Amino acid sequence: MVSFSDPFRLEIIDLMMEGEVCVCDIMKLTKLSQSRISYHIKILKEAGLISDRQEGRWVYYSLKKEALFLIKEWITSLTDYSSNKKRCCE
Amino acid sequence: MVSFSDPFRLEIIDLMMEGEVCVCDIMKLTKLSQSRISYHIKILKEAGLISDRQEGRWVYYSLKKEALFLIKEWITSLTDYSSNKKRCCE
DNA sequence: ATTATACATCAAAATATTTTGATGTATCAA
DNA sequence: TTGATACATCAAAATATTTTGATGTATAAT
Repeated sequence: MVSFSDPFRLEIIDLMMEGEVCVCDIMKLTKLSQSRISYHIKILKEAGLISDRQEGRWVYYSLKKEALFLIKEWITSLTDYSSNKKRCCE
Repeated sequence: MVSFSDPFRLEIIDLMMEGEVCVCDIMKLTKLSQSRISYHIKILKEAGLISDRQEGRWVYYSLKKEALFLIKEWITSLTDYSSNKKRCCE
């Protein structure tokens, strides 16, 4: 959840929406530097949000559906638990 | 989304799961200082994640379902758009 | 009126995150 | 086997966020 906290990371996540991308793809599409992208990729990977698959010199990254699903479940629990109880005074 | 990025904010959000809370509630439950809580509340409010309702000296905060729903939809779109296309070489 | 409570806001300090540029490693092509 | 490409990693600098403690405002109780 905390790994969603950077706008560039959100951008990278959005790029992964359409499928696998390598760092070089992200470079072309975003004009961010290579090390900068690798840094953000690392954060996303450590958060368990993406998985990687190496193929020769390239590493393809993609979103982990399970992780995203768990986040959705958490959000659902926030709203569903007990529908907006009102507090009564003091 | 970016407002989810602080562990204390997540804690506050979790407290709101059960319904409305005031700053004083959060103080009792978390041992965070008042100004610290107000600061995080402000971030959450600016992100449109919570709404407030004043009642005398107290301000009750609660989660905005619509906002949470939109986030869920975004996450859904990430996985559903085109189910994990594989990239083919170069 | 005075005091206490609940909360907001502010500036400075503390802390954490991000960016940059350099360097390292592995794979592949020539 | 040399050079190029794709990416990771690192330390230092830049930047952003968070915390603290003080002060301010509104409401309510005495």
